[in-house]
Amino acid sequence: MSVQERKERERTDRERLIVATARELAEQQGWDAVTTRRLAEHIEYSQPVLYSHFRGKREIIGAVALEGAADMAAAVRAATSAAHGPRARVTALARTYLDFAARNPAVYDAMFRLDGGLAFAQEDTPEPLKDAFAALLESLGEVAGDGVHPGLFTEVFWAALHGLATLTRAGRLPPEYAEQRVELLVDRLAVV
Amino acid sequence: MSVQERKERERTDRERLIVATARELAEQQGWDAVTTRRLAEHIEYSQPVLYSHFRGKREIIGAVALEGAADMAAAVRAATSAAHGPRARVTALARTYLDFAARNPAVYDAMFRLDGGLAFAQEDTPEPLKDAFAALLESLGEVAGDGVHPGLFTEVFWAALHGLATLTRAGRLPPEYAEQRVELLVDRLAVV
DNA sequence: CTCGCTTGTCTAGCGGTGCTAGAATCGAAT
DNA sequence: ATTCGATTCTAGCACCGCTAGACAAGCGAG
Repeated sequence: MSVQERKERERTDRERLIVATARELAEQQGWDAVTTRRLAEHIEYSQPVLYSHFRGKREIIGAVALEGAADMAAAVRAATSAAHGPRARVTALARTYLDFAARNPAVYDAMFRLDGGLAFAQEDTPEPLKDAFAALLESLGEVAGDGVHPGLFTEVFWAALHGLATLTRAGRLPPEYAEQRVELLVDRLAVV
Repeated sequence: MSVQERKERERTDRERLIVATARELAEQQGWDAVTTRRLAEHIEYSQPVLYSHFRGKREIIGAVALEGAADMAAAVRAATSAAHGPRARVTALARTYLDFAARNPAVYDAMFRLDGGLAFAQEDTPEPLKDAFAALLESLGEVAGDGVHPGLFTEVFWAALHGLATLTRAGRLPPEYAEQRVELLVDRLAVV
């Protein structure tokens, strides 16, 4: 059975290579540049090989999104666990979130702007997505305030961060006052 | 000069037809369905005619976005002017904004999600966009609170609304608690 | 009223996209 | 060494945004 195991291993390796290459290519030249032809060329296989791993381009975007969600959750947890006190944790969370979106625009797009064919806010939502939301909830739930459902508060705070991230990157908000916006947001929304 | 005037009038009529058709088609079947071929067929001209009015598809999206910005500004002003008191105005503004995004998803996409080739937050920003922001500022500036720049406050509030609008429509936020989210947002952000 | 010319529109086509059917090749087991 | 199933590739489909060059319509001049 060793032969079969080797083949399976090679397949998962190749799948990882596809996702990593797609992410890299998207980060370097934008998602528009990630065509099935270019992607196939980069991994040194022909196009149809992609379709033996994924149903189509959308699923590849979805795979990048899941990877990104795990990364973001890790980044947020690292930042919040290094901060002392609820207020400091929330500020760190907000800065880290916006920083992640700014540094990984293609991954962020895969997660929230593009259609990766993923289920959200449902029972069959993939684990990494639920966990990323949980990472936000851990720190934001502390400052929801009395009588406010932590989940609802997290949704609102997250939406505000998402709006800042997307509008800033799309050139809709001038970048120079980014820090003041974060401070205002945390000051007003969080109940310390 | 009457002949030339007639031709000019016909041209602007046709341009309006193109924009209106693009908007309609996008609203009915999504922007992916708005191809230059289909659009040309709907207006009963050949494709190249589109390019005698616009540089390309992007500019058509931009034209829809400008039209949408004017519509949104009007909707917001109508709602806020019918409300009494700063707090009521802000609530009405938030509801109207989210309602507009939900009822005109394609137009909202043209304004904020797609690339319409428009300048933002700059001097050469088209008038309708500046005016739409101004419409938000008129009511939001009242509740920015002492020592907080009204423009900055408007940006943050707008970003929060934008985040709620996009995440809700993308299925990232369950729609049933939309009203509670708005109330929480207004409660916390606005200084009455 | 007719002619020439400008102006406007269309047909046809380019290089690209996501995706797939069927041919060709590889490699494991006999 | 040969067979045969699994794997990969070549070639192609229908569609995309966009454009060059052929064609027709309608104007002003004679």
